[in-house]
Amino acid sequence: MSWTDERIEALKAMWEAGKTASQIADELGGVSRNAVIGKAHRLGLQARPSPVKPNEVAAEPAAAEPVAAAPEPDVAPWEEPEPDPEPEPVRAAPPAPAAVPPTPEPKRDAEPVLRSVGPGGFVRQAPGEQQPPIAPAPPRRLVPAKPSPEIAGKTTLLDLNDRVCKWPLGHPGEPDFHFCGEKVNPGFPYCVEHCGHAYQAQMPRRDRRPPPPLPFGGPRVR
DNA sequence: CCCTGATTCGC
DNA sequence: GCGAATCAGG
Repeated sequence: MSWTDERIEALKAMWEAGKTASQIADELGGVSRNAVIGKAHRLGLQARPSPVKPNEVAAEPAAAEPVAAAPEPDVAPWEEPEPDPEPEPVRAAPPAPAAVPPTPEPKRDAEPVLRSVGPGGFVRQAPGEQQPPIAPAPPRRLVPAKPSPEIAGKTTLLDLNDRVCKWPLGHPGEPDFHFCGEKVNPGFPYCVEHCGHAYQAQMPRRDRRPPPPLPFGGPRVR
């Protein structure tokens, strides 16, 4: 079997629809799942979560700010916060904000702290002693709000077609979640602007810097 | 083991 | 360009 236009079209459609390579291979028939994946890559579509692709852990030692680290609300990788100069979804998987467990306890030796009790029975705090760091509440809103007027005039999932930009704005499940909806950059699932975010030049692998040797704080490669 | 997608490399 | 072989995480 060869890759006719129809078959390529079908492949694209199913790939973007989230079908797995195996499913696509089945439905197309006459090709292996490897063939499908290979073709998909050659076609340039490959923005999909891979089990094997680690999601770029920003494991900066972060030795700075000892305790004051703000839990960073919820900013999905694909979202475009107004003030942020660079959302850069790059080629990362949308649904992977990598929830970091709170673990507030600033490692302090279990050294018994001596307190004195004041006249009224109040416990006196040592000057430097902070009250228990409030556990950051889970920021994610997992359950969708009811459908609402916010969405009016917006491009919803149901409005998606081959001609509009599929760049998501906001968080899935939230009432105002929608898609860009601009006219697409022909041949791409996104408009010109979002193509600029989605597709960024990659250097040949062999020229790329392997991450391991970075001691810390290395330049964020993106 | 099964699944997944990514990558490599001879054709 | 193609896809089997291989890799590697879930």
